[in-house]
Amino acid sequence: MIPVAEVYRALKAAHGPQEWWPAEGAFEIMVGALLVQRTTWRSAETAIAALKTRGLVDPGRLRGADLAVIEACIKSAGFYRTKAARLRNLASFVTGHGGVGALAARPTPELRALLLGLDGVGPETADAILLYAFERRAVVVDAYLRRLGQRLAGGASAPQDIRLRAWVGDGIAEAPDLNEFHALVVAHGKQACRPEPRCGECPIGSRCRTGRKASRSSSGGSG
DNA sequence: CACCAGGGTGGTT
DNA sequence: AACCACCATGGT
Repeated sequence: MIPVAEVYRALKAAHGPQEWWPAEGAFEIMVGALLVQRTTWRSAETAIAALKTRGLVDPGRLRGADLAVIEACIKSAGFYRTKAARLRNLASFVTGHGGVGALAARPTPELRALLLGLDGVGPETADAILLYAFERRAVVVDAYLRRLGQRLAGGASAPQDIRLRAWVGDGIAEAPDLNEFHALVVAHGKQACRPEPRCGECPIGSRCRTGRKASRSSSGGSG
């Protein structure tokens, strides 16, 4: 498989700095990480803005907030009943562990285990929080990275998550670069892949085609 | 009308 | 381990 550093350089040259995570502070990033699940960042951002107007992007405030109020604020992000309960639980978790600062003092494996114990936090969200909120070395394995790996495998069976972790984690040393790499993979993956001429502008290579397959295309995309 | 968006959970096979 | 239904809104 092509070294991940080469892919990183190509994506960075093509797309430039992504400046993730667009948020103010670690707790806001955690809130955003839950809100953005299965929705667009735009919808999540609208929800965060509504929470902010009520001063709820704060563990102490959010923990004691009325569930119906939280639901009303975050409705735009979808799954609002589920997410409202998860957000309030997140706030209780943070205050219960002495605040963001106390959590930040914990070693990464321990912190990751704590995050995974939260309702609504799976591997992807946990690693995103570790990477963007706590600036730890973490590899975010999401649908975009899986598709990238599958296509770079070139017809072979899709790499498992653990393989993708090793490929990225062993090839990119610094947390800020892992940060940028993940954002670039998402940015690149969101681009529609033209069936003709085979993603000719793809910075990774002509066989890559990591973009979404163009809608209604007959010959492009998958592969 | 269908499909997708910066997933996770709980249940079934 | 793989697969499934469900959660729910907003944009194309």
